[in-house]
Amino acid sequence: MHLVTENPVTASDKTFLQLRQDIVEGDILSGSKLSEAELATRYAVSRAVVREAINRLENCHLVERKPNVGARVVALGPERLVSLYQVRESLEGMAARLAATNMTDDEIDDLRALLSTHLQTVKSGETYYQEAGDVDFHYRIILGSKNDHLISMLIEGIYHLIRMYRVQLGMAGPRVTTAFDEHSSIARAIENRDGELAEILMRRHIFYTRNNLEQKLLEAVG
Amino acid sequence: MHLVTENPVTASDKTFLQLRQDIVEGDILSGSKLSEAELATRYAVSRAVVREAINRLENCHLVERKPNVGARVVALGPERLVSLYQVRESLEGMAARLAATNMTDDEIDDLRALLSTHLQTVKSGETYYQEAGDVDFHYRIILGSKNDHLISMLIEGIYHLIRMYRVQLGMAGPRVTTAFDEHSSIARAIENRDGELAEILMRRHIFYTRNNLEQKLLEAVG
DNA sequence: TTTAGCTATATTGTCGACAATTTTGTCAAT
DNA sequence: ATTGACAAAATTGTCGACAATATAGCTAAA
Repeated sequence: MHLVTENPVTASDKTFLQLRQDIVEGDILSGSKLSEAELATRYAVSRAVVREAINRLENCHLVERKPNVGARVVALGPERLVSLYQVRESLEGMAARLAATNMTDDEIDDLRALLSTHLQTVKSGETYYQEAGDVDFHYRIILGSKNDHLISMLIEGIYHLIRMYRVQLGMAGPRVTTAFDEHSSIARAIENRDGELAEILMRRHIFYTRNNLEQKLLEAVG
Repeated sequence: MHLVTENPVTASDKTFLQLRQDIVEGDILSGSKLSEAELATRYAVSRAVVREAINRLENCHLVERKPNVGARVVALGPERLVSLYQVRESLEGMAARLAATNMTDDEIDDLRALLSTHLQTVKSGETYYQEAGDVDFHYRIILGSKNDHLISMLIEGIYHLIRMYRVQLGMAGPRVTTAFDEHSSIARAIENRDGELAEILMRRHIFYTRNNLEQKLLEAVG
């Protein structure tokens, strides 16, 4: 598995990563138009590399493109969130099931060690946990599935859109500590090599997250 | 849902579709290198549009690319087949479940009508059924899910790779009539709005297909 | 005032040329 | 004969310019 994020080599790689970050973090507003010329000057590269970056973003479902018209950052909405999380639930549930079989003992140890540090963070009352820590936990399980197609679809595919929802809706609520307990349960199921349970727990966990986000989204609108 | 296949407008669109077909059909051998210059002359376009087409094919997992080195058509193998079909089973099972809820009565009628014509074809002993008919059946259910993310991942994402395995392994065997019965059961479950059963049956159906393909693949190798 | 058509402007799509990198081929030293 | 360095060739990455298309603004007719 060769992820671009690790070491971007070409200018297109770097521009792709920068642009993606700017979209996910909300520096470029969702729904806004992406002018190739403007972005070219912004990132100090030619239009060609901007075009390539935009093409890649289209596959992550972060931008939508119309021929001869241009590209726009995707709009966020409750229905889109639901359809996204339906897919996420299915795929990441599967990842948890496979991880219970395919993760090495060492990887499982690392996972539990990660949760220990999270416990400290949660106890100390920091809300930082959610963004970095949560993503880290989920990534390890996804990678633990050892299924290249699955890994690619999640990490290169929909995960950045998921992050976009979370970042722009300002994740930091009462779910933080609750989510920690759910993570623990999932890790325990994986440790016991109980794939069926791990899948069920993961799906539940994601379902709760979805409800939480959906509520925030509805508040933001109305 | 806006699928490029329907009406390709730009030269990149057309080149993308042609190149994809040539790869899926095996006109360009799996594992072979894709020379941008060669393809540019072959399709009578500039290198820029070839590059864009290759980029898009990378997201379908039909080609693999290394920076400053080039792109190769993916290699087919038993392990890759398994990981691909694990994902397919999960996603299309979900599609069947959602379709049982979201397909309109008219769409379900059309689905059953399609199966009727397939029955005639199977009775008459044609093997044509498998490729076109099977894909048609599955497409309708996928579209019937009404989940844009799911539709995109399957139809724009992995389905062409699936077809590539089937075409290059020469699908046409004893599974043809069996598959028809399985299709009928799935359609009936959807007609009864029984999503849970539809998902189970679809997963089974895909699992059988996988075993069939895997065996063919192992024969082909050893 | 509204609408239709036209013109001007801006944006995207495509191309050929150049730069950067990798691969191939050659030659010399061990 | 094998290995290493270096030079030559081929391939990919990037750029700026031009062509094709869409958008905005204007004029004129109803």
